[in-house]
Amino acid sequence: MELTPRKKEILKVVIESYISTAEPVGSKAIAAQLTSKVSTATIRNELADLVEMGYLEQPHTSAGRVPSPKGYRLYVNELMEQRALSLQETEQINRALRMKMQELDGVISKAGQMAAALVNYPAYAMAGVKSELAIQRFDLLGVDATSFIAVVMTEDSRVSSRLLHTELPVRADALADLAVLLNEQFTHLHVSQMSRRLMDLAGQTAPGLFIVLNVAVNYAIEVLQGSEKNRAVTAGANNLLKLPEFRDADKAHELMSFMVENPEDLPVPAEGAHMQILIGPENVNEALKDTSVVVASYDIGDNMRGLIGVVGPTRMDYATVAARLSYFAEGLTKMFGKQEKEGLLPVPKEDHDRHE
Amino acid sequence: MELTPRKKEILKVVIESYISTAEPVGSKAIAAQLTSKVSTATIRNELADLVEMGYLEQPHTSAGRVPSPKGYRLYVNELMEQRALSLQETEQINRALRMKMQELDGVISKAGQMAAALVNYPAYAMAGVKSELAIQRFDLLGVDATSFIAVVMTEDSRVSSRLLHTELPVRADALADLAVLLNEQFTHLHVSQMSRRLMDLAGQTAPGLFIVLNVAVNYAIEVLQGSEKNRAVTAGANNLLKLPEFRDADKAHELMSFMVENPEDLPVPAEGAHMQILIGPENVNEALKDTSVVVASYDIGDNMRGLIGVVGPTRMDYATVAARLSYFAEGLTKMFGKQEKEGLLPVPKEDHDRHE
DNA sequence: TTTAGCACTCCATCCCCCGGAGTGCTAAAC
DNA sequence: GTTTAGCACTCCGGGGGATGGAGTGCTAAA
Repeated sequence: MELTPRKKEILKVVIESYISTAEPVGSKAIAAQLTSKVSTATIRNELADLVEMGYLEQPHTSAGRVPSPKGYRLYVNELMEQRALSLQETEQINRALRMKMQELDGVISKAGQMAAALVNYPAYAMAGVKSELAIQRFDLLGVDATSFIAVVMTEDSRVSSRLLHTELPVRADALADLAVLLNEQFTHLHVSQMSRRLMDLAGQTAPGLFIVLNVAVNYAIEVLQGSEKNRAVTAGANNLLKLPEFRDADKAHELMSFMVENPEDLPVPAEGAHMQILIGPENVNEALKDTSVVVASYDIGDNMRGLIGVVGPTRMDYATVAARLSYFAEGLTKMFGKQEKEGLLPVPKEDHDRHE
Repeated sequence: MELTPRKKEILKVVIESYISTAEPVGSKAIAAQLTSKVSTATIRNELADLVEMGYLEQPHTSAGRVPSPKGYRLYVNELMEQRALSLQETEQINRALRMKMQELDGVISKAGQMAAALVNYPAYAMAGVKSELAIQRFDLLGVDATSFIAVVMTEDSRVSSRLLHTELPVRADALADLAVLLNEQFTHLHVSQMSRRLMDLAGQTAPGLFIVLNVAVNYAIEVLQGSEKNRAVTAGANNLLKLPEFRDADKAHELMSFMVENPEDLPVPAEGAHMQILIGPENVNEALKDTSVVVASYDIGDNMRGLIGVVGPTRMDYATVAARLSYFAEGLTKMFGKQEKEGLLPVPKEDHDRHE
């Protein structure tokens, strides 16, 4: 059977009506919204066809029609009109983007919160490292005889620091020597290589100094590891409870717990895709089988990409969510790009000592 | 009327039964659990008295009894037995305490998550600064001609750092001079004083250097401000949905949204109190009027105290929650104390240059 | 003061009924 | 061949009783 333009129009009306009301849509309601004047009987014939073709479903014989995942997919691919954002919407997002960013972890969770606030659905955010990170630069700042601040910069130009402590007093010049050693021997290495090199140096270094080396390198390892996991968060899960499909506490609890406890298992867009929409059973993950996900990615410097996603019922307002999320993601990319241009993020590697 | 020992015993049985089942408790069920053998009729008489005295309530004439807030209060104050933690429980908490702490913000949100996991109720955590913080020490590390890393240590000995950027190239020795200036002029000041001093210096400093000063001081201000707000988080809100009193999505949504959006408005224990229990209407906040809160505090260094709380229905399992939370809070105090002793947190102020 | 006995109350549940929204089908009209 | 009016049919949802069980309050006796 063929999908005539009228069938498409009817499908579109059904979907958009169902998106806004969550109630099955009947022939009468469709007739009222259709451009051409046709009788409800005609529409009923078309509806029967659409059900047969798999684009719509019928909860029971005497109810209206509800879109199927296949119907939503067609809608998203062909029928959905690009939603232009209103001035208020762009302004709201721009305002959100002007947030201060303390560090990357902060950005991730803030981005998640903002995305949730933007669309009134639960949202998630994560940062993906494209390849394994390494340390780019070390500094050691003496505080007192047995304390110093370790500052490390990772290859994505993020800076971390912590106050560390040694058992034995260390002189300032020794600390400076150690910093040189660290920059010579421990930059641009993977975690495993760093551990190995540390072991190698254990015998060759004065014990008092080796302790310092040890805590500093372990701190660096911690930074590297910390920057790879725990980088996914869920925000705005409470938005679920406003949706009629989640009035059932068990259902809401199930999805909410999954999202909060396993944010790292939420969908990631295919490499290269800026935005991806996954509808119902298109989700691999069992817990998301009857929800839809809209997920967008943005660039953070050369080596990383960030990701924000929205989880909602299959009848989610794809047009609005997609428009807002994509604008938001673009804004984030620009924000990071700007910093990059300003020198806030990547730094030419040639600019300071290192060896290997 | 007097509160005889038998009345107290009955009250205790009612409360403990209601805590575990959330169902009104009848005279027959009470008789089965009472130590002395009395008839249900006698118990009914006693129950009528307890209702009259305000310790119990009756949903309707022919239902069992339900504890009132006054009843819970008496229970918590007098009747509740100290709950000894099992080996598994202490082990679980100890394991949780062995978490790595990256920075304070991380600790707060982790503590909240752990508390929630420990008690299966929503939990919140915050850190309170006892007095206004200031910067204790600055360092500037040149990266390339127009980039440098600013490292600041606040008076509570936390270290923050960020890569910053200037318009004009700055020489390394100039950067060192600026660091001295910052340590002389901008340490141990409140935010407002820092801004004022920055303004004062605007005319007296070479423009190229002032830009550096400006971004560095503004970064410090951001750190100070960031460390005071956004320091409260809610975790495990999804636990609400498992409770029969929150099967109603609207009710759950209301409380959950409040907790997630305004964690800073959640109860803080009185100064000096290590643990506090607030039952139903004892909560000042309207949103918590028919929930109970158990909140414990722990010490972070000299100048700060942390705080973890649990929100649940008034029939929450006070004994278990209080025992676990207090053990957890003690563990956190010890953890910070240990670091302190090890020199990881506070540092004698005399140990490096400063004036003012 | 305690207890047995008993009538009473009230909720929860089931069931049935019924109206309304919506359908599918048929037959006529275009 | 397509569209439309008409009509019988289906099914959900909500409003009313019935019903039974858990629990009470009260009375009168122990």
